[in-house]
Amino acid sequence: MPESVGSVDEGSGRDGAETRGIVSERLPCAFFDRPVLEVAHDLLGCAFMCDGVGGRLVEVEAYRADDPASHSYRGRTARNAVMFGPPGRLYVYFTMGLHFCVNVVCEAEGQAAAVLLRALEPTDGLQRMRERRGLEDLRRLCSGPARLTQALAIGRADNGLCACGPVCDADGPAGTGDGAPDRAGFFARESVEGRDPATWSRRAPRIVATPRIGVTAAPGTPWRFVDADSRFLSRPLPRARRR
DNA sequence: GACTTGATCCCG
DNA sequence: GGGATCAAGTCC
Repeated sequence: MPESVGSVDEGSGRDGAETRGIVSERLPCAFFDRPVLEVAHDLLGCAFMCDGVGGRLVEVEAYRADDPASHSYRGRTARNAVMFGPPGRLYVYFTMGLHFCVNVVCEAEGQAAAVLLRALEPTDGLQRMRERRGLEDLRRLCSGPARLTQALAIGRADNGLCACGPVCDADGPAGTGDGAPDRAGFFARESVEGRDPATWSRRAPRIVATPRIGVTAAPGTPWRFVDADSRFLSRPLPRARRR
C-alpha cells in the first residue's frame, strides 16, 4: 500500500472552499488554442474535475483533422460538429453501443483537433465515483476513457460545454444559462487550494508517447501520452518503455 | 468473444 | 429512404 488514500474526504462538506480554489485555477481557453500535440503533452499532471469529482490526468491521446483515426477526418457531421468549434469545449461521443468518451477541443476554431481523456488518478469525490462505477478498486475507477466518463457522470448533456476558465458564459448547445456552470468539467493546474496532499501526486509526470489504443486507421502514430510512472493507466506500458 | 446502439456509408 | 457495417470500449 505505497500510497495512502484512506484519509480522503469523500467529497462531502468541503465543496464550497474547494470549488473556489479550483475555479481560480481553471486553465484558460488560450491553453487549448495551441497545437494539439502540445496540449496533450501539457495536460498530463493537470486536474480534470466535474462537479467536485475528478483527479489528475495520467493518459491522453491527440487527434487531428488530417489524421485518418480522427472523427473529424471525413469532415463535419452532426456527431463531430463540436470538434470544429472553438477550443476548450468538451466533445463527448457515444461509442460501441454503450459508452461515452470525452475530449477537449484544441487549436483554432475550424481545425477540428481534440485530446481524448483516457485515464486519471482519482483524487476527489472517490465515494461518488465508486457508486457510479459499482466498484471499489481505486485503480480501475478511471483507467479507461469510458470508465472515466462513467465515474465523472459525463454524457450527452456535456457535449459542447465550455471547459475554460474563468467560468465561461458561452456554453455550447447544451448550455441553458440557468444551470450550474460548474457542472461542466474543467481543467486546472495541479496546485489547487484545499487539495489533500496525501492523495495528490505533486511530482511532474514522466511523459512517454506510445501508439494510440484501439485505433485501426492510423496504427503506430505515437500520439498517446502517458505518465509512465502512474499506476492508473488503462494499459501498462510495454516493458521496454517503462524505464 | 459478447455485448448493444447510433452514426455513417452505400446502394437504389 | 433503408439496410449493412462498424466503432477512439469494457467485462467475463
